[in-house]
Amino acid sequence: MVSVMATDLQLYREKCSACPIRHRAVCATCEPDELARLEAIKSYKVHRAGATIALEGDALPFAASVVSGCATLSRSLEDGRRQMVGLLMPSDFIGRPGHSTAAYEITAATDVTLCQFRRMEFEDLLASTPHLASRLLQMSLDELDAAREWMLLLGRKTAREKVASLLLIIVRRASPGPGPKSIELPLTREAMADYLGLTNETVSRQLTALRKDGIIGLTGKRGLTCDDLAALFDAAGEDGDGAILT
Amino acid sequence: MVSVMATDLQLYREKCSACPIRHRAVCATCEPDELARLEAIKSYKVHRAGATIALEGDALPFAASVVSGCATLSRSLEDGRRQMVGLLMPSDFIGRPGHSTAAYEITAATDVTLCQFRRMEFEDLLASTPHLASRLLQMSLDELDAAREWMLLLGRKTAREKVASLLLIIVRRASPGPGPKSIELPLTREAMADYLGLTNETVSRQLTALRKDGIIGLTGKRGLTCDDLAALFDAAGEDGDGAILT
DNA sequence: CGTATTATTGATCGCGCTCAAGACCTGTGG
DNA sequence: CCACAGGTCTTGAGCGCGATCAATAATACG
Repeated sequence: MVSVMATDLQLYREKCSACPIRHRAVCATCEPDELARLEAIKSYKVHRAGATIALEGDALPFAASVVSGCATLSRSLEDGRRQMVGLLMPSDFIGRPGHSTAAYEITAATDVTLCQFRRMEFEDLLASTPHLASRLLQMSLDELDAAREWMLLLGRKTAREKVASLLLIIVRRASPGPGPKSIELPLTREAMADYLGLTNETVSRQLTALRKDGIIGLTGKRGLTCDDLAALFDAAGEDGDGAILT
Repeated sequence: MVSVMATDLQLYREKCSACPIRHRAVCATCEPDELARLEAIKSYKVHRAGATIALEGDALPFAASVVSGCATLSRSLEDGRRQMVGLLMPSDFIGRPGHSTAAYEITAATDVTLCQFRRMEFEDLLASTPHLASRLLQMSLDELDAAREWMLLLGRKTAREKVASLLLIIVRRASPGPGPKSIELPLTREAMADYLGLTNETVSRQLTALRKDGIIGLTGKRGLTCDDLAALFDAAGEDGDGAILT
């Protein structure tokens, strides 16, 4: 279930403590009084699947946490070649403290609910709330690690390994814990291709190859199942030794 | 001139104010009293070209700033495929606050001088010094932008564009400002290939192609000249409109 | 239904990889 | 001073993976 009910939003609006990402987002380590100050400057906004949230260089008057759904960050060359540079899932942060513009195009891959904070007030709060600043530093360093992991994929992995790696990331974030998985892919074939530095045709071919090898199941356009995560790890060119449970 | 004299090190050791990266490194925004506390936990260390500073997963008992020279961060797959994920030049920061181990292999590309801080003390200082924490956040966000820029290169640029882009980055960091450039490349062909997701043969071919096109000059193994940065921008698939001066 | 969008599958092409040989550069010892 | 060794770099020949171009199939939607 990707979307959030309007009635739920009413609930979160009043109390951050009821928020599904309360303990994972940028506010995770905030004390009750700090949370209250965040509540004062937040507002929820739903973006429909396919909508552009911001273009490269646009003024971005807010920072935000992804509450539900999936958004993407991407950069393009003048001739239209496009590379996705970030995949934003619930609890991920949007915005660059200290900058007033978006560095990347931000797009809603599915319907997305954001918890938006007015930019100036958020930065003031950041400066006066060490809990918030240190949490944001941790999250930024995690993003940096993820980006560098992706550089290894883009520079050195084969098409098959790339596709398997992306499926692993999506499956693990959408459905943590052990056991067989059955999820809805939040991305089109083309969005996957943009993330992997491939074409949509190649993504499609590798998906059917993985299916024919019995590693995954495909139902309809977006359905994905995987009974044996270890096999998917193997196809991704990683050994999931320490991560068997995830 | 990449290296730093031993007599210079004596000078910096006593006074951060004499340090060449004083106003660009993690300590850039520190007040005199904060600087004094950093001075108390710092020590300089020189690593020879080719030396391994840390392996992936090694305990890393320090954080550090690069004072002079060039170091690289890289990740590898089990079968040996290697991808460089960071290029560290003077003023860049090494270390992951909150983690005690290195996430990447750290290698000295040239002789490198580090200003090392003992990890635990540095983290204590980080927690009690907002100036230091906010500077580190800014630097981490800049690193994240650079990593994402590199993702675009790895996923979507041609070999020629990749090589030109790398030369641009090196030239601009080694010799800021306008005018003809003449520098020493800090990287071997193989290191460049690891950064660009190519082979050393392809890097070599593209370098000679750029030379034959009159865009760069190559002297000896490491010498590089470029009279027309705009032409190099063009070959890199970017328009250096706003960056003509750099 | 008809139309538009997205996904699959096929045929062919070309960029960058692989394998291999030779050139160049640096240091070492006779 | 030269001979030799070991590393780095360059250049060539051929191949294969993923891109490109194109046609068809599946799905969503008014």
